[in-house]
Amino acid sequence: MLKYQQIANEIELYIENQQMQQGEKLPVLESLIRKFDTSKSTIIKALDLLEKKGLIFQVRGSGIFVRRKKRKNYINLLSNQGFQKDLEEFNITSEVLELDICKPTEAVAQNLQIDMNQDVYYVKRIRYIEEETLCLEESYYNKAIIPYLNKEIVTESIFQYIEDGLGLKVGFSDMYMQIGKLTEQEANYLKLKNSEPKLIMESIFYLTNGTPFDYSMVTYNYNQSQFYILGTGI
Amino acid sequence: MLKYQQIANEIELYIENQQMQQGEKLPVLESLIRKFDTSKSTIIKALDLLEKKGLIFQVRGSGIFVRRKKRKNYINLLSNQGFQKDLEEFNITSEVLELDICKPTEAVAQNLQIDMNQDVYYVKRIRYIEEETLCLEESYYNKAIIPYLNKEIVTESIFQYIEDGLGLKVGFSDMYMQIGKLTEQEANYLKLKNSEPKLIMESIFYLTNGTPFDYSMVTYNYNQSQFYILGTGI
DNA sequence: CAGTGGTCTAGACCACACA
DNA sequence: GTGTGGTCTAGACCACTGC
Repeated sequence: MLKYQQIANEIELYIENQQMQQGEKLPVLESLIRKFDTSKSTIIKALDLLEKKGLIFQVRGSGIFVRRKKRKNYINLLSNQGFQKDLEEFNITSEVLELDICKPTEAVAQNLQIDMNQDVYYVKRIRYIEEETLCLEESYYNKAIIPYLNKEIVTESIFQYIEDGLGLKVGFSDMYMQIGKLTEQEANYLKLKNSEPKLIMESIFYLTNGTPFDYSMVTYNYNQSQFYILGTGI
Repeated sequence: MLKYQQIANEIELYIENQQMQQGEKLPVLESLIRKFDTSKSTIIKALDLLEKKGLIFQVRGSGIFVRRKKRKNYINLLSNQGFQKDLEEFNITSEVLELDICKPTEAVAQNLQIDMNQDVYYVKRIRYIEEETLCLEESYYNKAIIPYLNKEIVTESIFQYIEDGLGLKVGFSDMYMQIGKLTEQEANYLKLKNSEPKLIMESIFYLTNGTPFDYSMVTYNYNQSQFYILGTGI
């Protein structure tokens, strides 16, 4: 592991262990440099990482302060880990409705940047939180990149398999959201009523080298879906 | 302006002018270093900025590539600029329904980290896009920080006034989203029907020094609201 | 004006991609 | 193996905050 990641982890642990609250000040740069026996740039890089994660904010001329989100049980829209981590206190399960190899539609082919005669995996799942429906998910995976999936993998965390099992690295993602009304079919799956509210999230996930491998459409149950974003200013 | 910001801007312009597409490769680091007559670290810092904005992605051992979102007319959830910039092709207007100085409720006081006897500005607006209702917004501003607002300021961009008029710097934000059904009153404001879908976005905006100055609740018209996030991996 | 964080540099060395 | 991006360092100098 890189030095600045290591340092970032240690500082994160420190904040956690000291139970530091929003606005509390961390040790000054100079003392962090001595403590971790490293250069200024490396410490700053570690702090930038924590700032990006929304754990601290840095104020020039003043200090480094803890930032602490207060609400629990919200899903982080910026995390590439899915919501497993945000909802780890809850029992999240998946019911696999379909798992097929097929040819992509034009929209899917375009989003995955492949030809329409290349194979894709199609996965349809319902995800539950504590026995309640959380969302209906339809995903397409580029089979040239994800050569094999089975029901077991797909019932557990697909992304974990991709990273740990296949040794691929997830890089970035494009996400598009909109609000609408459930169709009758969607309502059935989610055990809700026709034309009740829904949130649709379309995502395209890319490997670190920029290749898209997953295109997903997720329809959330409006009763269960709360999201947060820790903005850092652009 | 800082050198690395300047360089980032120039590279951004270059991408724009060359009409570079997703996946196209930028000049290699070495040539950027020579072109901008600067050090490696400074170029990398500029590129990191562009990566954070979702404009490029960097692949170690391979190159620097353009990333280009394809969909227009979606609102960027990570921008601190509001949606003026994303929807600049459209005519966005505001109707001010209320503008008062009052005492905060407990929830407002807590989010703004002030006492309940301190004054806040309360602003209620409807925002329109091309004559259609876009959202209903209720905002509270800490009067100790924003000492004066009038109808004219509030009809235009409040954030622009805060930055340019007052010389304050917006730092970061906490945002919370959920989906629900419109109340009758909300439906009237948005010219929709009772119990149709809504997206509620609660935001707390902080200055760079960590002081919260704005707490807002925005209810979006589900017909008009599309959002995007360019994730960069955390 | 002291304290603190940020920028910028030059260069050594490292890690990954791709042919 | 070559090309390319990334990490890390030591240090000079800069810019903002708050007493």
